[in-house]
Amino acid sequence: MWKNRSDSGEGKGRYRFDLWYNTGIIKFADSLLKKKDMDKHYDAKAAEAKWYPFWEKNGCFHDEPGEGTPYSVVIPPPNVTGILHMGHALNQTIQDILVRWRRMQGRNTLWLPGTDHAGIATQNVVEKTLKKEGKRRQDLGREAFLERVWQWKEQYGGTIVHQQRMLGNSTDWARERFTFDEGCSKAVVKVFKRLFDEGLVYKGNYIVNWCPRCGTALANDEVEHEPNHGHFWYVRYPVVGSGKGVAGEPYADYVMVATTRPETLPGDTAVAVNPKDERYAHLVGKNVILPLTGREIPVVADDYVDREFGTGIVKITPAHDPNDFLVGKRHGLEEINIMNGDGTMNELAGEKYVGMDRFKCREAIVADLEAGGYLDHIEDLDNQVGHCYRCHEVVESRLSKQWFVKMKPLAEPAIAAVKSGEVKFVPERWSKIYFNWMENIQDWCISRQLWWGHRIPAYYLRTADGGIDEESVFVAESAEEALEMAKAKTGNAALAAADLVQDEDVLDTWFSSWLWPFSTLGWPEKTKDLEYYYPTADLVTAQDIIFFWVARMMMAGIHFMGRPPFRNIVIHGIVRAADGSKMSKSKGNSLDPLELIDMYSADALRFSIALITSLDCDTKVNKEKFEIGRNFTTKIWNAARFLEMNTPAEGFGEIAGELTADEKHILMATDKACRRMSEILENYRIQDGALAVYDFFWRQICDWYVEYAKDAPDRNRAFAILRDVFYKALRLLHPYMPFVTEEVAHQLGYLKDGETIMRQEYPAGYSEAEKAAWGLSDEVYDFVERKREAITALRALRAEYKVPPATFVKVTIATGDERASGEVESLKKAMRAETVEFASADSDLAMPSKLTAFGTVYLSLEGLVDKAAESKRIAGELAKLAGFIRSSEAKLANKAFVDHAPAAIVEEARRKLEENRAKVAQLEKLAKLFA
RNA sequence: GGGCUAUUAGCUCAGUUGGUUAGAGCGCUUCCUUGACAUGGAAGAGGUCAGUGGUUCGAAUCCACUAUAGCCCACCA
Repeated sequence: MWKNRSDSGEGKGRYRFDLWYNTGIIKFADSLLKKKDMDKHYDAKAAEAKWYPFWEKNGCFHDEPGEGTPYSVVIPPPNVTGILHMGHALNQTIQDILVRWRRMQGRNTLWLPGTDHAGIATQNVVEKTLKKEGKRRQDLGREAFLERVWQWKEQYGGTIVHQQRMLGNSTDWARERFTFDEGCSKAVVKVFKRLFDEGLVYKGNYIVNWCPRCGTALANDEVEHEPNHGHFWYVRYPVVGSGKGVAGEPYADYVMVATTRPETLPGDTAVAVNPKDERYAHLVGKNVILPLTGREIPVVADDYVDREFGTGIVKITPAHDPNDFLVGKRHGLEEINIMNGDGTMNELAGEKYVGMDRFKCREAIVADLEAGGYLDHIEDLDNQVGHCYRCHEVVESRLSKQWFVKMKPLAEPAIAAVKSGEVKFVPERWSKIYFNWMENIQDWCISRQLWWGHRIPAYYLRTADGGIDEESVFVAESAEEALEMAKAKTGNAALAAADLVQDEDVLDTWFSSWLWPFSTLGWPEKTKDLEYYYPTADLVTAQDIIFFWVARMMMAGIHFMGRPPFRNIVIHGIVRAADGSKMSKSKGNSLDPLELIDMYSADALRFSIALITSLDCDTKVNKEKFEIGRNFTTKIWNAARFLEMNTPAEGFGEIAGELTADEKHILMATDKACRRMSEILENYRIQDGALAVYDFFWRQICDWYVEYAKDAPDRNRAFAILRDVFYKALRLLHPYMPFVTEEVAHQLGYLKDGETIMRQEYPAGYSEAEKAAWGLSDEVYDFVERKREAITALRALRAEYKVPPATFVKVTIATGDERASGEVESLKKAMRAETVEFASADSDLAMPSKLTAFGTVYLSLEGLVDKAAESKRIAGELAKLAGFIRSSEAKLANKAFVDHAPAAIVEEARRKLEENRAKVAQLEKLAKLFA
């Protein structure tokens, strides 16, 4: 990094300095002055490597159940297969800021980490590695395969957990959980049994989304719809009794069916028209001939059919389309399943097509329809096709037996909890989306035809022929319990374990995640953790899992614990690439948080992401944005070095004596910053907090007070104050930038070895007693702010008149503020003035001037001015002011404004008007001078 | 089709119940390096707050419509 400077041709001065430095002369002098040099450059990697293990080993992230209101948060568990991405970085930075802040406030705090076993995702990963060995999971068998997955988990599953530490997360690793660990599994089984006993879990023949590649059912949310350029095949179905129907002939009487999925034709068991459709009313009740099969199927009338779309006639395939399935149910139609689980056609599809892949079969059937004269024409059609969210295979609708949870009874109290305000969404608007989904909730298909996951605790009796008796199902917490139940039910005491077969399927991953806020705390055991830390305070997550996860946790929490699992649901945006698209590895537009940490430091990543992220919308990021945090870290380090260099061995002692205005000002600024930060964080305004603390540290402390302190009348006191203020600032910053603040706090000796800033009090501002003792007030704060304005005005004058910084100038200030006279020395310094004199507020000195709230600042130039340019500038400024004065006068002349607006606003307007009138008067005089 | 959000400086975004002459960071222009920091400092240019209408003494802010962009849900046989 530092090498780059010489590349850019900059830094000549530094070279000179370094040469000097290296002669040893300075080094010698320095060694006399300094006792403990801070390194010139902040070594973020060293600090991270030092402090994270220190915190973790010393239990800094860990509290035991105790007194008072705890602050508990559970992390949204990332997939165990996952690697850290920017979404995690954002999500966890927000949580860590909140958690560190609350902890410093003295709250008993728990941030519980863990990972999700991620059924399909993990199984796919392991199956891929098997594939490289030329094996399938079936070759290993269930037991051996699961053994492989566990091995994989032990070996690679810790990746993300390690990566989270790089971010600086203050998660309580002693309480780390896994959705498939013993405790969570116990909770899953208990919940399944209880819901079954309550009649809320049932097994049903349903049309489900089926991924032929993964070989499992998918929940509705696991299907991603994507635009597809497809076709619409227009097919003639001859009407029975029309005397036609011989292949190769055009049919006089037929119905024209338009379909996007001709391969499902052998599964058709009806065609449907809209009951209000007069064009086809005469057909209802008649039969048509299903092409290629010769089978006769009825024409039914159903509201589902859209008269406007296609031909207004739909082929009904109950086993292969969710809508057709419902139509079939309404009309008592036969369900013909023509496909195997792997997407190939079965014997019901017809002899010719057996074993064909579904898309091959589509081609074959289209060809046969054409050959048979059934195909009328083909149109292009853009539609949406569902894809598996995991492997991206086109999803098939398939009829099968699956387990479901009845959601309506669970959803109602979860809706009520948000309606009543017991649980709040932040920002509030997300509650609308939550209601919208919850009020239209569908039953949840929870069975998955996988091996990696919680196996469904349902047991069936084995039949004599070795099959299973689906009717005799026993849901139990263990095989032993199921056996007892079976014995009791059948009256057959001779039943043995071998007579029972456990359901082959496993549960949806979310069936364990929805218990996360309490299963991780020990439920169903009545643990101290559960009693103390449940319900959690805040849940922080992105919008994309409100339905998958948040809504379901609400339902489970209320149902099983009797209380919602959290009080606030904080929803943040999604991190997007610079062009606004979603980050994805395949597009190559993603940023790797670990790379950013390596390049800029964890603190830089955290601070930058907090600064650029608003809860309200998505965030576009690019690498450059992280320079903000990196630069800020450097600034903090350098300011700390400055303070350290100026700290004598014996310290500064108490802040005593009459404080100067600038000293009061920084103390007030600190007080304001402390109060503001707490208010901001109470309202989850992470971004505002970052801005506020950045502004306080950089603008107030570094740009202003440090410059003052360099030449303060009482240096010792000025630095004593700086030292106090600096430590408060470090603590305000700590939740955002944990590493640099810890390192600096130790370097500056605020903390002894073995202590941590993590556990120091979050500054709340100065007490009234302190403020009174030091003479702090808003007035003195404002006074210095105005003084700064005056200095800025003078600097602007210097720039305008091209007075080099090295030139000492004569300044006169026309001001009515009596306190100004006490500031001569600091004004001289800041203005680089030879003399600073005061004149009465209304005096007219006719020199280049700027009017500020402090007074009019005059710069004596002794004739070195480009008159023409200045004259032009003044004319422009006068025009601008005239406009403002006109509108101001109109405003104040308006009785309605004076009557209705708050007094302070009116007063402010008057003041501004007067001020600008004075400015105009000054400018007019100046204009004459330059004319 | 149903719902939600956004549109403010060249770029990325703040702007908390309507109330100073609309702000920040980056970028740009000019100037400044011998002592905390050039990953810095000082000064500056740059905006009809998407458009139209309405409510109000007063609108970036509230309402309606329009345009554009994006997201979610459902459906597309």
